[in-house]
Amino acid sequence: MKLPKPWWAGGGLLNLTLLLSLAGLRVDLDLCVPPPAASFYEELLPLCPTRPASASSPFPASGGWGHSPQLLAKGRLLREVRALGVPFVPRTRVDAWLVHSVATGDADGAHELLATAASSAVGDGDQEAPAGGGDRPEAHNSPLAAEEEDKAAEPSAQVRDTDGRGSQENDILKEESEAVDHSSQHEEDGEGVPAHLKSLQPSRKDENKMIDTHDWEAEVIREFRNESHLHWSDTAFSLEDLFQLLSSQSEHSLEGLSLEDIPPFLNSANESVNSSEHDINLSHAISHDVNLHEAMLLCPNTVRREPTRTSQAQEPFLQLNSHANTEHTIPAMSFPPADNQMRNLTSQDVLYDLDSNIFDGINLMSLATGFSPLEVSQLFEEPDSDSGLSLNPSYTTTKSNSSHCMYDGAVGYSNDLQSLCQDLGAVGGCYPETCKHCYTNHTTVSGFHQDLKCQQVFHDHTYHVQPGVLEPNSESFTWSKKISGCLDPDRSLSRDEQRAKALHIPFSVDEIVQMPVDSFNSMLSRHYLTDLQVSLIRDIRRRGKNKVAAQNCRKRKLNIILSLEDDICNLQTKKEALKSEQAQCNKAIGIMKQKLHDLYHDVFSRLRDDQGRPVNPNHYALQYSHDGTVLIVPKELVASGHKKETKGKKKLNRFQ
DNA sequence: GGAAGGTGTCATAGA
DNA sequence: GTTCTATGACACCTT
Repeated sequence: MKLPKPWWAGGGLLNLTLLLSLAGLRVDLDLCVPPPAASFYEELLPLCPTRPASASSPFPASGGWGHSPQLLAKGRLLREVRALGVPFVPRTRVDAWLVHSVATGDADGAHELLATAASSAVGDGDQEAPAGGGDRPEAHNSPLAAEEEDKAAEPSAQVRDTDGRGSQENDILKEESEAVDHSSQHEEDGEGVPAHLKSLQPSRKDENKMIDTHDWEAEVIREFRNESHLHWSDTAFSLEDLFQLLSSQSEHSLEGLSLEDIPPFLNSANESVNSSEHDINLSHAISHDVNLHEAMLLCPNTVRREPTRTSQAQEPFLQLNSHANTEHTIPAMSFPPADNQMRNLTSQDVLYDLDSNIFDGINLMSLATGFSPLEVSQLFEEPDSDSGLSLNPSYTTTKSNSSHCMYDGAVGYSNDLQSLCQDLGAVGGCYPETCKHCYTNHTTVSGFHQDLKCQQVFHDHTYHVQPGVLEPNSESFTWSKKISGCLDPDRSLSRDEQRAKALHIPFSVDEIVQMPVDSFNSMLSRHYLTDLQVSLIRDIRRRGKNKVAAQNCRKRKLNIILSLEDDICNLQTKKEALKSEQAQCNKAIGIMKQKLHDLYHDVFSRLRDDQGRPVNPNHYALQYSHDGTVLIVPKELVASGHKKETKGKKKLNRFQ
């Protein structure tokens, strides 16, 4: 059963802690911030506005306040420190466990995180986490989700029932350990609740009432927060006041809390620490101060199988969006014996805060898991990056249960990608990369396994639901349509880009094509890629290079054609010029001939024979001798002389 | 609806 | 033997 998050479960304490840290003061949350005692909750209850006096109320009587502010605060601290860019070094076991659980996707830690996050999101999504909560309300309708919520609330109930943490702490831990040891049995029973805690758990009928009244309670809490924010200074200061103040400051993050505000509260906090009012076990707190490495070593089921790791890294995100399926995907939750306390601390509210930390903590994950930042970033960018595979609305609404791959909807090249789909189907579950990147929002329980199966094979990232389950005007439907609309630009992607996206190839097509061969080979060797991926990458490179070569070839051919055309033009121009020059030469020759003819007649007109008569130019010709003299020779002699010279030249040529 | 051009891809040859 | 480049041929798409 989902219970509303306490009003003080904000991030103000973390703001204070962070400020103190920035100011050079080291404040250990375990030491300075003891978990509120049960009396604290009892004191808070009367302050709440009117609320139903129902036995099913999720307020403390039913376990609603059983959320540790420590873990809430630390979870938020992770996020806030990361947001500020301040390296977060886990110092306490809580810190380390949180970092480890978030980072490693550990089956025990992360599953618990997600189980509680899912439950928490159901109740608080509309209060503080509107983002990503579009389909969360649907989990209300899931009986499995209700069971998960019940299970998530159990440890809190244990803590809640424990009045005081000093003397009874060992008993609590013992009970928790027993609860952990029998967790799998509880799940098999379908109850998920230890027998000695069943009395604390509301009945199934009451759950429905609680769901109905949940919104009202959320509103009450919200109003109560505001009220506490307004009147915090009117109350006597105590550690609870510190919580209250910081909770009211939580929405403002660090801007809302100045260093000037800290000293009195710090003093008060120290007083609270030093006082016995809260019965703080300092030695216990100190003993839990471990580092991250220890936390990882202390993690249960430290035997890590590679496939399990990938699936673990994947499942949180599956479950995070499929709130109702935690018990299906987490068959047996077990917790580290040394971290039994953590299990109590791991309420849905803690994980509600942490679900965002999961996504904010990519760097932490990359550090803790050994995954490369690229892999981690891919892990988180999947909802947007590869959702183009099958976000076709038609598929979303009509073919959600189909085990066939529906690439054609989003890709457009149906033939190629259907064949690709078949290839993927042939690969099937033995395709860790694709499974690792799976990110599916399953909204129904019945279709989860089936969809998961399809997801593992076809990497179906559709926000699909069963036909008829999703109302056309529901948020999921709208979200699906938004996603589909956002993916329209993907339709302009080339086939290779779509193929690369389909196979989750972590390189862009441009990189693959333009990369030098050495870098390309080293890239292939550095990354663990399947044969299918390598083959596709090589095909992409070959096709890309050939495409560029074809473009260059066509460009070159076009340039050659253009060049030849230019040559033709130039030759034609030259021809015209030569013709013009020839014409000019002919014209000059004609002029010269005319001048020679005129000169010839002028000379004969002045010549006289021996008898004083004019020489007829038709019978005589002028002949120039070698010595420069000019002789008037009859044309008959000139003609015979030319014949002799010609014969003589011919004879001479023969002898030569 | 057919023609023309553009583009991607494959097959092949050569460096 | 591998890779790259160039190019012809083909198919598909757009105009």
